[in-house]
Amino acid sequence: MKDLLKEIIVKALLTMTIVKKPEDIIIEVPKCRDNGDYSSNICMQLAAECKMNPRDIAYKLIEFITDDHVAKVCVKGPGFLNFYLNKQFLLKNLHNILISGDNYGRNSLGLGQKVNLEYVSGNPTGTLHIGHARGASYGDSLANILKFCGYDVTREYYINDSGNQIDNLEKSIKIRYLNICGDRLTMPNDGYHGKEIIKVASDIFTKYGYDASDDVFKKWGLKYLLDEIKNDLNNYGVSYDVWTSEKDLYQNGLVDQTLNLLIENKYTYKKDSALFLKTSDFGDSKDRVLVKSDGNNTYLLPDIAYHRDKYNRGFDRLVDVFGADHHGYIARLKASMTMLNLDANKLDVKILQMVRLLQDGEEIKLSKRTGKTLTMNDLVTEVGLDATRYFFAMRSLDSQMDFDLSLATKKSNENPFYYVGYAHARINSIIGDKSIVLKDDYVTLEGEKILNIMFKLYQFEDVVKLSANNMAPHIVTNYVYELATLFHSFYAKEKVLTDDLLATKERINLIKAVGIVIKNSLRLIGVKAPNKM
RNA sequence: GUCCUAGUAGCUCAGCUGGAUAGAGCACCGCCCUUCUAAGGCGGGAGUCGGGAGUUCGAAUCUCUCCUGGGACACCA
Repeated sequence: MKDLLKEIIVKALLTMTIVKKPEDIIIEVPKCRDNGDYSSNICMQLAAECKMNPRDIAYKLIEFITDDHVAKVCVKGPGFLNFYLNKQFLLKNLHNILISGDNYGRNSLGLGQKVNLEYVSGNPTGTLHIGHARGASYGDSLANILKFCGYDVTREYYINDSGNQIDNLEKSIKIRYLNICGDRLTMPNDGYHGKEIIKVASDIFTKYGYDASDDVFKKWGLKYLLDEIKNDLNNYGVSYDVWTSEKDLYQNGLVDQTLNLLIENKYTYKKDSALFLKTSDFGDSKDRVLVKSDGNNTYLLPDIAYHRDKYNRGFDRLVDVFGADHHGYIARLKASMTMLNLDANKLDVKILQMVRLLQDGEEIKLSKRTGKTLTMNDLVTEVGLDATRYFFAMRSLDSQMDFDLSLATKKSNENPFYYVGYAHARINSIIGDKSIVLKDDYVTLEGEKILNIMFKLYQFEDVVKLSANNMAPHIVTNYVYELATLFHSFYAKEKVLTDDLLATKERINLIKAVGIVIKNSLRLIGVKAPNKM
């Protein structure tokens, strides 16, 4: 609708010989519906340009605005144009919702652009924890939203199954194994202390007894931990299209290829017998090491190769979701892409802020080292999948979050998920097994509460688009919460099932539509709308 | 010290592509179940939008600066 209004204004402006593009015009939904369904500030912006009073421009302009969708246009305040939608149009949309069902809100904003979305990508050196859960919620929700908006989305997980931390994993497992065999070795500080490492070691002991050969530790560890990760993600409702292994990048020669390319392009130099990359030429704060003086690669090199590979797979856009502790990484990654003659602007890195864990208001320090963590699975068990997913989705990415365990374990109604879910359950309960009779014209749907609901329902598509453009799933949760509020308020004031058969029929259709939009909204963030509570 | 990110009601947070009287939830104080689910509704109190300056017809929103919290600044990943 916003786009349509923009066109209408552009056309009207033309008759006044003012040339503007649709994207120059701002349409917004006023906070208060007294000021119209939509409004534009265009006249105030034009005031200086035209050397005219904004209200005068506005009054002139509205003479040229005619459109079936718009019931009336008013000039208010210092020169706002306030648009009121035609009620017939909202009723037509209601019909549209009932017909479209699960597809209501789907649109073609993305024009089939190929987007690669990489998220979580936790190392296979331990169990996924609460931070990963936030990343998983975000990535999965964003993928759903982009898909819904007509993007061709590939969900990808990058497995760091090579390098230092994997050698470390191998050592850690071996130590645990030797412990089981009776050896009193202690785990070094930089080893992996998680319970899952002990589990792997004991599995190995069960299978091989005292005779495990040196090559089994890494192999078993990787397999076990990766399976566990996949399983946890699955339980979390998150799936992937592509799993890319770092080891494979080496085996396919992509790492060497990339290294040679960087050398050929003359972006490297030797210093202290290490190979440096001149990332500072392209905005990084200093140059980075690619190959260490001991001959091993740093993490950066295969990661550059990985991103190069993603570019070469023909994506229009790459999105990485990183934890806040990796933000320093963005500059060097983008710089590297530029060196490979790839367009760094296609790469978007979203940073998610830390999740702090609280217990009775006190912060609990988490550490992979000590094995003291709250896993993604623990969360689902304690809080419930839907409530967890909703909880993460409702926060904007760049706000740091506190997760209070004592609160969460109460399955507290402080989680707005219950409020939204309750609206859906209520609707479901009212409708029961009554059938929906589609109709072209509605005659009894009127009154402020009903109009507010119908207008809110209409906004859904714009909301989804806004959420996609900003890569911000929380816009959807905010919206669905507001919709639930309007519904609850309507429910408390007015009845759906009455003796008036016609009104009952029409109101059932109305709340059915509300149910559809709640369900669709929740589905985008990976949450099921409960039919009963 | 440099970079990123945040600072909005007692608490947790929306709002930030500049707009009309700054919003929710929780907490607190009142009402509302003989009526489709009270996990709900209605009303109330509660704010120097961290401080200061600037840009503008108009700033919580943009710019600069300072203060505070979190994170990052490896030949770790």
